[in-house]
This record gives sequence, structure tokens and C-alpha cells, in this order.
Amino acid sequence: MSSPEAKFDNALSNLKKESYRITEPRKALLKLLIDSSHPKSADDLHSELGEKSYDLVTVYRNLETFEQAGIVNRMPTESGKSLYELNEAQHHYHHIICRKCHRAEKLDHCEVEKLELLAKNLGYSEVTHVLELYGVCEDCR
Amino acid sequence: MSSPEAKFDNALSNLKKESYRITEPRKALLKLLIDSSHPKSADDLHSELGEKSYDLVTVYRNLETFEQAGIVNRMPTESGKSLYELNEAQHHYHHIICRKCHRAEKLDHCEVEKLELLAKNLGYSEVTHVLELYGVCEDCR
DNA sequence: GTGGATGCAAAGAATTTGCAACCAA
DNA sequence: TTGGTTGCAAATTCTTTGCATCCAC
Repeated sequence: MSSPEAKFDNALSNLKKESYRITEPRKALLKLLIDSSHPKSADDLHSELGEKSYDLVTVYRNLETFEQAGIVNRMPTESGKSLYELNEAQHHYHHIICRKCHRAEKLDHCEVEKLELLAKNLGYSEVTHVLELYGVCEDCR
Repeated sequence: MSSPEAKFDNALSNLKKESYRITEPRKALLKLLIDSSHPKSADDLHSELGEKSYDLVTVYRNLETFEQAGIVNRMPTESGKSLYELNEAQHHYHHIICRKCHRAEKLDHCEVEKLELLAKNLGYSEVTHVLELYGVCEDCR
């Protein structure tokens, strides 16, 4: 588990590796993502940056850039909007998302390897998966 | 494993149980869903009904009704649109979806019970999950 | 200086809502 | 008959695109 500073530097070097530029909006977004305890939507991130600071379009474009640089993961949700979180390559996990308040909480463990193997045996390549659990949290009940 | 006719009758009785009415568009949609070998989008279903037969809005509204009656499952996908499939309570499975042609194929097995238990222990109720695998199929490679 | 990045406006795609006409029970 | 259902139009929500300006390298 690395420090926020290390994560930040690591993300910057990933960007440089793909010859993306280091800009103010990108640095601000990265810091936010690194400090996030749970996955957030483009809109959440935009609000947290301060509505007027950078355009929502810039947030979307950079999240896409980050995804391509392997810095963040995008996960589509039941509600139709996507959430983004830092890609912590070390360990793979999923979330339980509250249907009411939409907060997401990490769940360690992932047992999907068997299914991925099955898919590969069926002839699929570049296999990945999206797994999210939904429920109603104590506070919302 | 029940026959298409049995599935149809079963779906109708589910609708009646919740005092939803049996209408032509609903019957047509149910038949389509029962005959579907893979999950489909609202738009797919609308096209297959014949563009002009029933309104796309009606398809959306009825898919939502079906979901509430427990007749279909809705699954959000990577691309942002949702797919619908008949809810076959007997056995639970997931799909591998091709990133190029978007066809979905069933995968038997599901090992997510452990994660659901974890979520319940964290205080969540009504826990369900969405799991989809993505890859590129042989034909698209 | 030059090509990638940004902001603003506008377009797009999927889905939802309002309301009058309609029809299943 | 009457309240659920439908169709049409329009609104919403999330996300993407076009284009002129700007700035990181």
C-alpha cells in the first residue's frame, strides 16, 4: 500500500508514458481520486472540484484519458451512470452499493477467476468483468 | 426446465398477482423474451416487435413493470445501456459479452454467494448482484 | 511554435414523464 | 364504469462532439 504522494507520482508517470500532458485539471482530478474513499461519478468529482473551476466536459474527457492510461477504472451501475475509482493494481475487489444513498463500500475478495477461465475456454480474449452488489444500508433502512 | 407455454402462463399469473393487466403489448413482449436466447435491449425488443407495432415507450414501461413483477432481470452494461432477460429463478448464471458485436452468452456457475454474505454481515439488506464478463469473441478477432 | 487540452455550446443516446385517448376487468 | 395502459411529444439525464482558443512541452 503506497502513500498518496506515491500514487500521485505514479499516475503522473503513467500519463507521461503515454505522452499525455500534465495539466492543472488533471492534477486536481488525480488528487481527488486518490483521496476518495469510494467510487464517484463524473458529476460528483466536478462538484468537489468546485463547480466553476473546470468544465464538466473536461472531467469526462480526463476520466476517459485516465482510463486509457490505466489510472482509473470505470464501473457502470444499476442507475445507468458510471462511477470511477483509482485502479489499485495490487488487489482486486468489488463494492456493495446502497440503492438509496448510492454510497459504495469496498468488499475484499473476488472469486470470479473461475468464470473468466470459462470464458477464455469459450474462445474469448481480453476478458474482464464487472461485478457490483446492491443492497440497502443500515442508515437507509 | 419448463416449456415456453408454461413460462408464458407463469409470467401472466405473476402479472395478475400484482394486479397488472394483461394487454396485447405485454403478451407480445413476453413471447419475445421467452424466445430470446440472449439478453436484449429495449430497442432490440422494440425492433423485433416490428417498429410500428407498439411504441418504444410502451416497451420501456412494460419492461419496468415486468421487472417489478419479478418476470425479467435488468442488467446495466459497459456501454451504458441495459439488457433484459427472463428471470429463470431455477438457476442463477451470468454472461460473457463480446465488446465488438455485443452478443451475450450464458456462463453457468456463480460463486458470488460469499460476497453477498459479506455484504449482509456489513448490515445491508435486499442484497443482489450484477456480474458480467466482457471479452472479444472468436468471430470478432 | 505546435499539437494536445480546455471551455462553451450544442448534439446524441438512453430513458423517463405528462397528458389525453383508450380498453381490460 | 373506471383506473390502469398506451401513444405521442417533450423533457431529463448522462455523456460525447465540434470548434476556436489556449498552454504544456
